[in-house]
Amino acid sequence: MTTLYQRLRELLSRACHLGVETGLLLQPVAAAEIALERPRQSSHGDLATNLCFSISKGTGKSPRAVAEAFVPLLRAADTEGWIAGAEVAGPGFLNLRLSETCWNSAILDTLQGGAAYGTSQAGHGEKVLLEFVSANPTGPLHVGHGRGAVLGDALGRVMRAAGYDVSTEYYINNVGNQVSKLGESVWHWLRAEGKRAAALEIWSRGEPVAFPDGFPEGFPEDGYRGGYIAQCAQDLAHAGAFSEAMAAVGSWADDTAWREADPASLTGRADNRTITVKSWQKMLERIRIDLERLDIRFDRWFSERGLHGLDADTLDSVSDCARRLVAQDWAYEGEPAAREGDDEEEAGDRAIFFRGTSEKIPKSFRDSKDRVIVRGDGRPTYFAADIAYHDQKLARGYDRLINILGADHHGYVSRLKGVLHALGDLRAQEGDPLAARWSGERLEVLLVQMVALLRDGKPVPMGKRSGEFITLRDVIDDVTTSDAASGRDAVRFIFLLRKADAQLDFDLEVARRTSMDNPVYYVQYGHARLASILDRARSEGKGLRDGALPTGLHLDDERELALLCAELPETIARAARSREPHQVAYYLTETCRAFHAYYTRNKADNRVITDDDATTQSRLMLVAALKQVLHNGLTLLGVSAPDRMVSLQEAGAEGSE
RNA sequence: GCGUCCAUAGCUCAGCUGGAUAGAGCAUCGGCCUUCUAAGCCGAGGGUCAAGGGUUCGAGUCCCUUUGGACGCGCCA
Repeated sequence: MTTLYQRLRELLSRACHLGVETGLLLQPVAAAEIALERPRQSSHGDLATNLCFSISKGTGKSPRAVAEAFVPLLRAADTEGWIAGAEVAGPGFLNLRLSETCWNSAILDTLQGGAAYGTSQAGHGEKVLLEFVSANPTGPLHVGHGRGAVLGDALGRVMRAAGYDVSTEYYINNVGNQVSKLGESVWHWLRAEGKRAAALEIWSRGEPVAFPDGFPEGFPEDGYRGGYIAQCAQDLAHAGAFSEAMAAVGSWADDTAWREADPASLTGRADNRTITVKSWQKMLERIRIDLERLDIRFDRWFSERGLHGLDADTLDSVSDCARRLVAQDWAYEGEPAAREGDDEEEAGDRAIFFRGTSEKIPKSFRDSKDRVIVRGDGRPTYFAADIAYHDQKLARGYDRLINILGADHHGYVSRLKGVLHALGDLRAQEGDPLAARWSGERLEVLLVQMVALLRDGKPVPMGKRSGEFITLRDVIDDVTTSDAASGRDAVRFIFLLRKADAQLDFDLEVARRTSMDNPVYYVQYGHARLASILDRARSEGKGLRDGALPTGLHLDDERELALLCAELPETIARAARSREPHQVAYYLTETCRAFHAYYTRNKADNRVITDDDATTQSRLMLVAALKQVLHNGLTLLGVSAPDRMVSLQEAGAEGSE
């Protein structure tokens, strides 16, 4: 499907070809490279292009002179009459006034496109692996995770719409010290049934479980302290099959049972014990439920255990990668080179370090220090697993990897890119014909800044030490007003109103307020208003008919709105290219603003539904097109587009507190 | 100390590969509901784009320096 902007670019490109033929220009310009933008001032026309600045280079003429010579060529190329006026402005801008044909076709494009309107092939089917959230399954998601989740999900939707072949993935960190600690914490609660019951009682009242009073004896100082751990133990204790299996472990009374491998353990490692595995599975289940409440689902949940060969039918690719890195001198055993002569060498175990500081790594990906991949005791680090994971991502055939990480992980980015470079070199040395696929350039990392939780402008305290903090679930519950969708819509839209690298204030009070300062309602109200106009027309027997034409639109407002419809595909493609879903949110807000203004301004003497059939049909087409645009845009953001909204007064009467 | 990111209206933030007179919401002030949803609209005030220098036809946007803030520099994940 071609769009208005594409047709206009083609036209400008054709004019450039004429320019080459007549000797005005040196080279033609491809349609895709032509920038079109909507000027801020209406006196500058409907669309402007700075095309003449670039094509004048090398001609010896000024951009303005080229632009003046270009106008007649544009007229000649415009055999279909898209352009109503073209004038040169300033140092060489070309301001275009578009003909009625243009805005009519914008409306027809929208209605014909339907739910698919706005999609494009801008991404050329590039295979993208989008990894996000990937929170450790050691506790509930918090607001920061929620932001990354919403951003990643919306980005996936936007990029798919723009013609990228996107897969989404959640990497489950179910190996290592953190999950071991989780298992150990749960274990202590499992043993202390009486304490557990008391703690859950305290917890259910919303109070933090006091340490050490409410905690079982011997509970580790650095264990997970949240009340959810006691809850997890409770759930496991009541799961019949599990408690039977655990009975075989023997005594619950002392730590030896914990220290010795349980029957299901293959290696005796603490992160592979039944309690540990059951615990993180429980946590992950909760995470999955929370994400589904935000309408977020992943194409794949990728288990780190598989990389270590701990899941069924998996091999230990972490060790394999480490071995190969050592074999090609990308890793070495000993003290880190960067710290040579620093301290006296300890006569302890010798770890394996990755050469992240190697000169062979492009400077922008180079690390300041060589990092450990295998500890002195032989256990691989998180980094080692991540190496194997990203190696596998590229081996699976993705052209591009996008990771969304919390901004506090930014130090990790160049390290990971450096590794991908090393893997490319490694594979080249091994004679892999596809080695060029492995490169730091393939990886893009989006860093999401923190979320500051506020209530009525004041920061909400988060006691990280006590383990009691406001979870994502709490926040969704808190901002849910009418139906289940309202919480999701508010949370998603507010997160998407900021770009990733800006800090975000999330005010619970504003988010739950069903009033003007809550931006999500503004757009949804616009959609509902459009729907209600169409309903009204139908009920008056003046509904939109098939085959109607939008030729009865003559108001400036109407032209502006039609051209805004034409911008949706542009906006989606741009948001996808720059990985910034917030651009869609801003576009929707702006389009809504234009509609509300049109509606109110013309309420008195230019209503949509009139006695003149042609005008009514035309305006209904515009209304239907706008509704489609808002609907498609909101869907990309994962926000619902209601046809009706409960009025403020009704809601207020219902929810009198 | 080294590194990454950020700094735009009173507040929270947009500003598209560098483009024309820097925008929006909130807050403040003044208007608009007999008639398709007032969760709306119209208007007013509000700016040294942190500071200084550079690149060019043109800089909020790119480069350098300074200041201020966030974060990172584990055999944690």
